[in-house]
Amino acid sequence: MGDSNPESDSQHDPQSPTDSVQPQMTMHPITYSSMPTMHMYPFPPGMVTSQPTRTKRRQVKNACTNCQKACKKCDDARPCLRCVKYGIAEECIDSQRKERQKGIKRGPYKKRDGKTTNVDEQQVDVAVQPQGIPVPQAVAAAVPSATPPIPYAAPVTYPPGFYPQYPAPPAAKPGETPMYYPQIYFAPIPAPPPPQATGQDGEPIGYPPPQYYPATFLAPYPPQYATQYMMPHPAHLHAHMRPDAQMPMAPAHHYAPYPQAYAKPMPRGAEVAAAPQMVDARRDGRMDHTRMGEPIHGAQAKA
DNA sequence: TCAATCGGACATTCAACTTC
DNA sequence: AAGTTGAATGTCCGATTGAG
Ligand SMILES: [Zn+2]
Ligand SMILES: [Zn+2]
Repeated sequence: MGDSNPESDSQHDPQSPTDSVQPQMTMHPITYSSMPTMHMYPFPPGMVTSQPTRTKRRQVKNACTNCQKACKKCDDARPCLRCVKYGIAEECIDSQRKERQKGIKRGPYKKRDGKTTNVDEQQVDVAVQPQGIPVPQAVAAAVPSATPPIPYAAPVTYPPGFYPQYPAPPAAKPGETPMYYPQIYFAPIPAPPPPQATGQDGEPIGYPPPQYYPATFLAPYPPQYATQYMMPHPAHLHAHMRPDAQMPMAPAHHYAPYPQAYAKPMPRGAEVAAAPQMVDARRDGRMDHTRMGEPIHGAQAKA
């Protein structure tokens, strides 16, 4: 769509000379691919390469279970912004990734020049094993036990109750931007944040403006819940609206249990199917609460 | 009007495969 | 062994729906 933002792509631009392009410390909020549809180019049309500059959508490596269920944007912090917003920070847990199946035969690849290395034309039909793990017959039969059908390996999880507040900022791997880390909130900047576009959830397209200190300083929450999102900057305590239109955290001094955390009554049990009690099977069964279960919608292979 | 739902586009991961 | 390919798997945009 009209999601063309000059900055947004620069961080992941395959063309850029350095893979680890940094967002330059220009306090620009991170821009995501989606901007309100605006028909404008960052540069005069003449300077733009013919193809419509389509920014690349960025995604977190691992969405929390709540965002995952709601199919909404998550972030790297835990609890994530969205969970905090909905007052379900306690429920903000990294989802578990399913282990990829092994032993799937793939057939010859086609090379760039077009021809495919035709090893042999035999179809690789897939036999579903008792465990429900599809294993190509070729493999199942031919390979004695080289690749034992690997059932979903036990997920590696954090110790119960342990979710590092902020894992050390990833060393800006290519394609990843280490910009959401709390340090940046430690120093409120004088200038008001640039107007932020908001996502459909009212989530800032960028990240929380620096008026918000890391709650680590301010909130009496147990450390595992204290985050930069949870408490407004003192200067804004009186205000009821965050500048980014986010719901303010309840003025309460405790992290109110989920429903009460809403500034106004959430009629239909918040979007977050997240309400722990409400974790229900989606009718299409695309989420089942645990990553090891059914694929969420969209997980199905594309044609 | 605004939040919840969800189809499907898009991004990422990583084992199979190919080439050197 | 290193590089490439491409399907599996995951994220989340944005249209739609429906409650208040
Ligand atoms: Zn989240
Ligand atoms: Zn979360």
